Amino acid sequence: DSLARIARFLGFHVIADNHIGDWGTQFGMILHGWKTKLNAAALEADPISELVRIYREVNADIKTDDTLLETCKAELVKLQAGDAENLAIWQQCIDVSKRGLQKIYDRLEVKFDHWLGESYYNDRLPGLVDEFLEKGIARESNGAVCIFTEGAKKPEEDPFMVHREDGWNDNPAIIRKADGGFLYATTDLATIQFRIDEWKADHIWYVVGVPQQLHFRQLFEAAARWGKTGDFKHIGFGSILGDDRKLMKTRSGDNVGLIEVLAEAVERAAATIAEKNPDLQGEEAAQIAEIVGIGAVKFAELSQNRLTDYVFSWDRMLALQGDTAPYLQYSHVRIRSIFRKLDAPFDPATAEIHLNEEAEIHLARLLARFGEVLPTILEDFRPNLLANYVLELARAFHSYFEACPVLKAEEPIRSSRLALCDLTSRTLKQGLYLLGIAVPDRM
RNA sequence: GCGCCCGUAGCUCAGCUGGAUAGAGCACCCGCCUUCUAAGCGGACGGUCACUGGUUCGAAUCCAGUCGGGCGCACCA
Repeated sequence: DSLARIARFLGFHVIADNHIGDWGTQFGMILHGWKTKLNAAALEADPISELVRIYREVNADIKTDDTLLETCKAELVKLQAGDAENLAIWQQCIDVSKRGLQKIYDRLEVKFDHWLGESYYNDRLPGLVDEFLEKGIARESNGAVCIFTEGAKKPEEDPFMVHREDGWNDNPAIIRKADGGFLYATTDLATIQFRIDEWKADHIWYVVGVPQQLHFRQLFEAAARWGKTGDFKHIGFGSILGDDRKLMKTRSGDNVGLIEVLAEAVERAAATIAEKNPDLQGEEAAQIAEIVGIGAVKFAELSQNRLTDYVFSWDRMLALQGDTAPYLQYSHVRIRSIFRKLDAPFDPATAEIHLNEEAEIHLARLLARFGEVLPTILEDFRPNLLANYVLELARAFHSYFEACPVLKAEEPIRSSRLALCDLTSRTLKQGLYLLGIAVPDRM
């Protein structure tokens, strides 16, 4: 979301598509779980939790029951072939999942232009596989349809080769299973075709976890052989680890949910507001707690290098002091507070600028750098550079603000400082907006 | 086995298309609220940038190797 905001701000025409995984083998497991384990009351009360529960149970059962995986795969094949019962269950799962996801995205103020999941491309898959066969890009192997290496690359650089104990072997991308089912690579190829043909996309950026890197290397090369060209980028990100330093996975493990994290963040923000600014009450206090709490979580994520794995920690996600969103929001609040105390309207455009104190020169220089920071973010897709910049700006502001009184200063210094404050607050607000973080006027 | 990523202060992390005394937050210590909201400010403390070589006028940054950790490697996504 932040990358989309930044790209739009810099003039890209961005189409944000939430490519939900609504068509794979996991639905075989969910269908089986739905038919054998579903608790209707629990589904009514909290649909996503119930779906996750049955999904995890089936995942666990598969480890001890060899036949179960085949049962689940058969459910998927039935679904993909249009079985009415499975399609109806699938549709219910998708509906409740989307509603649940939408609630979270609303709370995070994350917007997509489309939610075309994998299932959207189902009609295109058989023809796509036929085309790959006809053009010789793919061929059959052990009953499956696979894309193999062309042999043009050194094996260690070839995504279709893998080294095992016995040397270099083929590592094909499968686009149709022996049982006729389609896979991730198939839907992703269909998606590329759609985005290029329908949306005229020339850059396609995939924000997907780094463990899927190999998939994207294969995908981009397969697309190129198919004649689909463009600037395709896999923007990988690191994983959240549990206390055992192992990846948190939906399908297993004892995880903390995002909803829970957001609720706790807002609660802690509300408690801090009650303590530090009891004048804020009721609806206003609640709204500010929401902005501060959600901002803290988003900033904790975005201020870190996107490739770094990190161990989940409540204190880290929910900190309200130090290098955090609330610190940045607080800077903005302090400036708004000055302007509220102003007796007459102030037009920064008419102010003469006088920079004398070291702290204000430093602040002014940082403000001037805003425009050059933004393009660097898209060079390597690193919103944390913007996070670093706004932190540096807020620090500079706080130092300046301690050293240089604004309202009590004599003219023309007073107007100069007001103009500097105004520009600082607007730059902070814009920078935080590009990170997807809102700023209150009071807190 | 092979590929990708990582190893920086007690802790959590920035910095990595080479450039000056390696930065921040947290924690700990010392100061600062009769003065624009102390979610703050100033200061102190704290580092053989995993290790060994190489390239270079110059390396945390580039290259090679070693050690340690994470992830991935055909019918999952």
